[in-house]
Amino acid sequence: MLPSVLVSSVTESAPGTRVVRVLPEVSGLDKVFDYEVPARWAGTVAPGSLVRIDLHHRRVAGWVVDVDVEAPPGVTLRAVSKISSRGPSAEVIDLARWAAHRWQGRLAPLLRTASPDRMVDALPGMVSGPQVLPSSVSDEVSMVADEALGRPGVTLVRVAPTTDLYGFFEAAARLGDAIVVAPEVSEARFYGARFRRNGGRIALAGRDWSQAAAGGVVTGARRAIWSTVPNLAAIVVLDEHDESLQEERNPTWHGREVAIERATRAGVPCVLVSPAPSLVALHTADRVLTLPRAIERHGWPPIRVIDRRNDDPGKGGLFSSALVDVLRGEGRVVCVLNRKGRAQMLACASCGELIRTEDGNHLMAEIGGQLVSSTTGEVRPLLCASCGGTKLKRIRLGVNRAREELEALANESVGEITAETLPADIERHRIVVGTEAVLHRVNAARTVCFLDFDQELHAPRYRASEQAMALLVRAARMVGDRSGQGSVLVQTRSPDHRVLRAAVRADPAILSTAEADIRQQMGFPPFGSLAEVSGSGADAFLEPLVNRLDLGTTRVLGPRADGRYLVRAETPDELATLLARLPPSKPRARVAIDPPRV
DNA sequence: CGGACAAGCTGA
DNA sequence: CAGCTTGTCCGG
Repeated sequence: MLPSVLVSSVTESAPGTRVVRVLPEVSGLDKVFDYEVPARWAGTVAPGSLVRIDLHHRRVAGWVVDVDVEAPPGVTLRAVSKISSRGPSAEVIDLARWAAHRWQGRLAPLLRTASPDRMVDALPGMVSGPQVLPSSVSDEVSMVADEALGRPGVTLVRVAPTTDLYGFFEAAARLGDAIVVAPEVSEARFYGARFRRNGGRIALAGRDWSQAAAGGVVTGARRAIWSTVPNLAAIVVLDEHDESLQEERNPTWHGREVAIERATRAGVPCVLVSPAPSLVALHTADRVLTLPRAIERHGWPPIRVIDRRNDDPGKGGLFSSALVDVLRGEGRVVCVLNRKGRAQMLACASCGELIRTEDGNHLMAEIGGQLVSSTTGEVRPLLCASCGGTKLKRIRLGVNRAREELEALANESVGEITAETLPADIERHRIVVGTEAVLHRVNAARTVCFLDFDQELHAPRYRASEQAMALLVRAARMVGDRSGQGSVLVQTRSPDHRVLRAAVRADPAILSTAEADIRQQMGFPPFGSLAEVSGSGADAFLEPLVNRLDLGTTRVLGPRADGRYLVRAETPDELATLLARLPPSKPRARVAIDPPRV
């Protein structure tokens, strides 16, 4: 330790004094400030270090984002008042800068995600490097995982919903320090525990931050992609189609996209795994691997599609005779009814067909005595487009009513599941009903029934089909593969919909092929990038873009009834650069890049 | 974000 | 014109 006199004289200007650039953790402030580091800490600061600084009469936390910088002339620097913790590596900080631009958000929330939950002052001993565990999975999965991880670039692996994905952990670990992202922590925990039991070294992102930073495999939900690891060798994203990989607050970063960028920067393999690959993944991947066809097919349960047009022409009831059989049969039954959609649905009372626009793509509602499509603006009298019938029925029924009717049909008590239902209450009933939350709350069932799948198939969102397919994947997991007795029952008035054809045949390509055409025509992702601009400042913010003829393929769509706009550009980078150049409006506009629900 | 400071409003 | 509210600016 130096005598204090010497320390204070050194702090003034001499060699050993470092100047660092700090991003304060203050929401609403996206600016960096320079600080001196007292000589006694000069060896401790590094990019990513969490520090405390005095800023504008406040002591706040912040991240060192650059070291040994030259302070702008004419400012007197204050000293960093504390070094609190280790934080994201320089590699991760650079990645976060990229993401802040890509999703037009602030850097601080990304660095928060990349930082440890609790302060970390020293790392445990380094254990970076490959891990070889005795293989404990089927040959097919093991082989495809090894092949996928065998070379750099982006590889998409199409599996079945019930495929055991543990082999990807083993294959990634054999390469060295690896990140495996899962859509939910519970899934990461499940595989992680198994990996650890088999003698592997694995950390849970966030909680085991320092262990991850010391080397080995790190897993977790989407935030795992921001893990600091010593020598990144591979990245795997499980269920890349899953929406929970995207952050819902701004910046709305997507774990899959961050994974691709990070792996590309590091020159390591990026493997995307899914039973229902997203169009984005299909579009981005350098190659696609599949399981042997028989194995993929076996990994999907039977999907029974009940055509409500024959069964219940126009009555608007929710219960087919097939459903009644299921209710009166054996085993656990989970019924899904999405009542969130506020849009009323109409069906023809004579032929049972849903009331849709001429092209059949959008649902219509009755407004002021005529049929109107809120999406296309198409208007026509109260007429069925397929049979000309004039008698229309309203189809809607809440979960609570559905529960009562199910009880009457099944002759036993039926549980209603909401986000707040306790696990013990779920177990009390053989039959349960709820919104799509039940697919997250219940682990296993003999039968999953979608009481009204049209709500999902025809939701007014450009990704409705992919989202509906994701629900079928979840349901398939709950009921298990073809070796058991489980099945998924889907009640619909659109039995030939591409989503259902794909699921019934256990062939997701049927959906992706049809869907890609539609997306390409609309110029929507992955054939373009979208920003949703909302808030009271939206008009002012986009004002410079309207009526401009030099925008090329860039389009400003809107405003819609709720005042929101969509901005469409050819690539994410083009979109981000365009929006970044617009001057901020007085009431700030809210910008969400590629939001999942538009 | 949140404090500092300035300009605007009120009441005796 | 003190005392309070509202608005704009800026931080190293």
